[in-house]
Amino acid sequence: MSLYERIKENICKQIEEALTKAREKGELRYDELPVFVLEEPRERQHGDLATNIAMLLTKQARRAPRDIAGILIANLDKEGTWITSCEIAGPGFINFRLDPNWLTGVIPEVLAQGDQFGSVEIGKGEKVQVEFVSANPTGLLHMGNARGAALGDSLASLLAMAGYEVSREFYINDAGNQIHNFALSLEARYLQQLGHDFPFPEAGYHGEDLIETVKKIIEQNGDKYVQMDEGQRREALVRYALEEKIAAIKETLQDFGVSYDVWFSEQSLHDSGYVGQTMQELNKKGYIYEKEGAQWLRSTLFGDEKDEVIVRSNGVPTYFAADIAYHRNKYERGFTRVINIWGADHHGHVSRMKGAMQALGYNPDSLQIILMQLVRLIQDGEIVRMSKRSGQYITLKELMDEVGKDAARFFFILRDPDSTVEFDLDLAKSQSADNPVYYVQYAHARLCSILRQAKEQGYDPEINPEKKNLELLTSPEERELLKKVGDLPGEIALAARLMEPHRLARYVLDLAALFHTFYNSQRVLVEDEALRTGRLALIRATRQVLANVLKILGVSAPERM
RNA sequence: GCGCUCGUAGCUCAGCUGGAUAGAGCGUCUGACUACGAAUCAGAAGGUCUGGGGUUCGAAUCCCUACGAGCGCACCA
Repeated sequence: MSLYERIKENICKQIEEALTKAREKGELRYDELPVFVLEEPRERQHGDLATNIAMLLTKQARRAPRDIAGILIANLDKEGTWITSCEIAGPGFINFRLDPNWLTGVIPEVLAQGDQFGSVEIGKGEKVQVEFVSANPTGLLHMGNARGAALGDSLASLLAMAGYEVSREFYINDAGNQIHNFALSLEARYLQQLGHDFPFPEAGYHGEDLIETVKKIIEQNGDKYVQMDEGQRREALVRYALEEKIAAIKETLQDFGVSYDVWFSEQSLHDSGYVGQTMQELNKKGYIYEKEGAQWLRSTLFGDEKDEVIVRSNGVPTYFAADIAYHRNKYERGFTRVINIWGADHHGHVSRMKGAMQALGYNPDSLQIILMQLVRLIQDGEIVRMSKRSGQYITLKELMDEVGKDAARFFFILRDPDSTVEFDLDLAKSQSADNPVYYVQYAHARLCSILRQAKEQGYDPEINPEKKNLELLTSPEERELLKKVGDLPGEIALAARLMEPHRLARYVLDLAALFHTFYNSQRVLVEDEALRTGRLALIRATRQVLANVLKILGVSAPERM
């Protein structure tokens, strides 16, 4: 627990004790202590911390909130809480003012913990898996995948920082119908490239990249597949193309700063018989029935709108069947919490997937699915429909070439997954200079620059500050910055609990803003040694926190730019 | 038709699970580089939080409803 949290917790405890004391003395009556908030008020004039407890007690106590607040204050033991004054304000808030030195502990804590500052233990080592992107290996990664990648990777890092044992996983859809279509498309392109008149399949993949792949195949193996029977030909072409596509996806994600712990093949679930075994398990439990020659899962028992086909009448299991097996496998590997990041177009699958897990005896709440709205691409003022089949999409690679990895990641991670983001490609490049990521990175570079300057001027920026140095950091700008710096563990805990990494992007923007404001109002490298030492420590701590958060967000923290 | 997710400044978006006077960035306007990086800072203008009801001390936030947007509702994935 961080210093800031410890201080707040201590005050909460004193508030509770004051209320108990008041009740024992008969000044106040209530049965149950409501869950109350102790937080920093938006307006600085309202003090350092404020609580709403008095207003929450009105019903039980049958008294006016301001009266309750008065009773509470009269019974409050301020010893050891840093509280210097309390006042009743507005409808019944209690505002606390703290001894200005309550923040002096923040900097030593940051400096001592270094890149671990911000880590909290709410995860308690629980094994969590985050599956994200899992794009079809039939093409290149696009903008939607970029959003999923930024979100999933940051979420994984965030959870790790919050004390979970996290594994990142990519599920490769290398089986099923789409692979069949992929094979047909490859076959057609292959034969067409070799001059044969061959029709392109209706449901085929029109992407240009497919032609490139086929050209490479011809380069290496010539026309030797023309003579083969079509089954073998398709098999050979698909095997080559999949390998190439998956390698490309891996490389692109690597460039985007994302590396996975596990790449999991859907086909392997079929090959090992695990899909069939899982179907049997469901059958044994009585959740499967036959109708019109197909096997159906009674997903309506678990709140789904309709039952789902799980094995087609032709005997081929559906994608859903494989997905159930896959998720069952996740639990069998020991994950007690399984997080999936899906595009909003898959929201219909959420309840049935949870239902299937419930049918298998797992707690459906341990499967948590984060839906993200799709990315809308704007070009020439028009919305561009993105579709892999039609081959019309902007790839992640192109995106990185246009705006760079850091700007792209920050762009996505800044937004709540629920918001549909618009991405104007025409403005992408010109916007990139305005991208808020540079605001944060610039702050980091500036901080580094100050530390460099200090060294050049013969000062030791690594020197550990003493209490007397830190007590000199009293300006409003210094204090606001300090408070923000000390907030990180709380921010991490909250963001992890809500699974909302975008909070950290907001946090780091706020932090950078407070630093820039401080920078423009006060000088760090001053003559006064005591003050200089204190400020240099503040600079070091701020830089550390900035770097720690950027690391979670997968954005680099440059020393110069 | 049914379901899911949304609707906040001219634009792009936040808003700490119900708190005090709704906030940033971009754009517009006014100022600040002979001191540690001006990719910065200080200030101004800009709002019926889509409309309408309800819940209560208190609603952008919770409930109902209307309108609008996106996405789902295959023996595709």
